[in-house]
Amino acid sequence: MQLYKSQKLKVYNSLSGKKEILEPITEGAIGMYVCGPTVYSNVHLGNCRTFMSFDMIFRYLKHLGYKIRYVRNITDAGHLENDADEGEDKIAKKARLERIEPMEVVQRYTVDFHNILQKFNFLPPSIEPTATGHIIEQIEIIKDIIEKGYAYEINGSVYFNVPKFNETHEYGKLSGRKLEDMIANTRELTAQNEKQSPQDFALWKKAEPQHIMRWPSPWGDGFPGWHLECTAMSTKYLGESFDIHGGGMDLKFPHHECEIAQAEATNGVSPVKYWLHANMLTMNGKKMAKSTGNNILPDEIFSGDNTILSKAFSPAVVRFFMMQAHYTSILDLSNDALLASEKGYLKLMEAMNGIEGLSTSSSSDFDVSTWQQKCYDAMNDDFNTPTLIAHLFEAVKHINALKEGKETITESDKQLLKSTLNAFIFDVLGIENKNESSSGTDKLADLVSLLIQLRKDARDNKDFATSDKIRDQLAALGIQLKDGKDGTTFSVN
RNA sequence: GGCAUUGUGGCCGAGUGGCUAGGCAGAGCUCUGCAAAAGCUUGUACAGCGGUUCGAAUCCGCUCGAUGCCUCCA
Repeated sequence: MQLYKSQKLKVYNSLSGKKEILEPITEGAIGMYVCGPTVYSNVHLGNCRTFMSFDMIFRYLKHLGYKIRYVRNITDAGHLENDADEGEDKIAKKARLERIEPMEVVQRYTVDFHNILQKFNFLPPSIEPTATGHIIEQIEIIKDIIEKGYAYEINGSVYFNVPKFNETHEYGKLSGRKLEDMIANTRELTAQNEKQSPQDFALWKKAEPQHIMRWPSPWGDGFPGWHLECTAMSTKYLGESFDIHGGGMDLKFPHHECEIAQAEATNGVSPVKYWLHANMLTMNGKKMAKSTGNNILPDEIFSGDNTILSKAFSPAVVRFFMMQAHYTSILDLSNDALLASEKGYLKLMEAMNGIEGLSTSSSSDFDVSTWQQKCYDAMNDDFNTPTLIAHLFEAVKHINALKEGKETITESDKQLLKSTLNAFIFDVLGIENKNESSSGTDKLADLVSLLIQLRKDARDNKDFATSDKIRDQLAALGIQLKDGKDGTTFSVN
């Protein structure tokens, strides 16, 4: 199904500062690159939000029928602690501190990253390349940039010449900065710097003898600069010009700015048509930072093993919570907010579980196809998941009214309602229904049905002591009985 | 200090020149043996101060606050 032909999708392009209709370079196909994690410690929750936003975007583009290649890299080298000459590679530093091989650090935290993403029900990207797997490509690009006069070698390191580039190109166009202002506001660097200009950035860093991560190059042993890997990998897998580049807001400058500079210096063309930036996650109104303790790991939320939240929350609930905010807005995580999302999530899932059992009629009180288009309109407006979710709750109201027999629906509308909800909740938002299809659920259902029957017998005999005991003890186990017009149902919390 | 984003009812969070966001919490009602669940009803929110306009939460200016970047950071 090529839904994209009938659904006009608009995206907010950070480069233009406007919402633009998404028109892929090649019709029906999209190339998307997202800056992945530096695997030097456990992936943190804010990181997850960014990747989740792009997972949702990936899912929606797929849903619209685009043929999409989604590349999300793993940074396993080149990410420096700081920009001074003695700046140390993050991976190498961690390896040194823990006295293990750099690749052990990479392996450990790559596994952690994948593990967490899987819990959050992420779709794997089409390609997940690593920086260390593309050293040759990076060296080739550096050679090319030097040849074109936009980089210089000094003491075995190579730097990008920003002022030179700025003479013929516009450095800072993505982040709204001007080179002159940046020069005027440059802080004093403490160490002597071999860079010609403070704005210049490293393409290749010389490895001192004690450095453990090193590769041979025309400039001697060293390692690549961080900004370069994304240019190398995006160019290799998506071409010199591709459709969407995503990442966190904080990467806009300097990382993405440098990517543009590198690509334009080599290829002469702007590498990306649409720049998409996901906003930050705060906790209790403050930025999440390990240094202040205002930080929580995904697994600590899932297990409840933390001092910040009153209970454990499932990955599905956290995902639902994040989807209730627009990806370009700052989102604040708090105990109250998660509790509210959990209730909303359960309400939504309860409605989903009830659709199949709805009886149908010859007419519908609910205009399902109009509602369906409203859902698409929300998503087409720069992936407005909060508005989409508001529409989903509108459907929940109708489902509940249908359950009570207060409204009617035709069989075809019911099927449309069901398929649309399935598509948006499970396929697009990627929210899992944890009450469904886990092994043992059927037996549990049979068992609870038995207890419901016993309770009904007791109630019919006005033996309320027994009936209440069954109900209350089940409630204590997290199984809630719900008396409706057509008998009793239950839900598991 | 500079650049950028942002400030919505008790909480979270959409929207954007006139028309109900939504979820959670609260109150009342219906249903019920009692509950729960569900349904219905209910909130005159848009940081402050000015300005533009027939009309602004929505546009403009200023003030105050928050967040991000400016050094690695999703």
